[in-house]
Amino acid sequence: MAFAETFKALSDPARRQILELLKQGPLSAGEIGASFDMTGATISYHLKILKQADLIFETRKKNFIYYQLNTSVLEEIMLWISGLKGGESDAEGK
Amino acid sequence: MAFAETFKALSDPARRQILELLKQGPLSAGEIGASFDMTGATISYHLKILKQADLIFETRKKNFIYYQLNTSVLEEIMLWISGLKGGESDAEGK
DNA sequence: CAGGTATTTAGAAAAAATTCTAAATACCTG
DNA sequence: CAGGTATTTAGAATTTTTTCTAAATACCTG
Repeated sequence: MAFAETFKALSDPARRQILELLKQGPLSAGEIGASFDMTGATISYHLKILKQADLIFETRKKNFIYYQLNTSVLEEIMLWISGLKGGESDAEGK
Repeated sequence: MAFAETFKALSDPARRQILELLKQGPLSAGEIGASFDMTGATISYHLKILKQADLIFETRKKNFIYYQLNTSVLEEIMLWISGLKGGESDAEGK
């Protein structure tokens, strides 16, 4: 279930910030790293988690790997949350 | 920002399942525990996390503590995710 | 091909999260 | 109040996550 992976991926502040950066458009790993006080290896680790969760995908151009948002998975998350809200079947207390 | 706490809280499968149970209506800690292969102490731990994240709230009745969903925080999460999808100049419309 | 830049992988250390048992607290009922 | 049930807290063990350094890989350009 990639669902669990997605929530896990979203649970880290750095990863959420990465997603926010990518909102503006594709960025290379190096460009992403420039916004953080972390080593490139750590950035790479976070990108891997996001990739596995299908929240981002990569495209290679010249000597760079550009990352960008994959919004389709966000749809699923929204649906789950929405279901939680909507599922009010009252039935009254016991 | 309770935001980070909310995502963390949602990142655990057991906690998400608890939320799904509560979708049907309020349940006591014991009733929730009955659905899991965990000790009551562990259930209590998860409930505490959910409570801190404002995803649930409790009401006491007789010798029981009933937990129920607090959907208002879900709204915020949805908004954040929605913002990610929509981009900066949200032209949502829905 | 050689050298250079970009990124990832490996392995280990540190930090955080999850779970348990045992004990404590809270509250109800008779 | 005493005894009982429901739940939480404390503390420790285990597992998972995050981070780093060092080394490896990948790919480009001249």
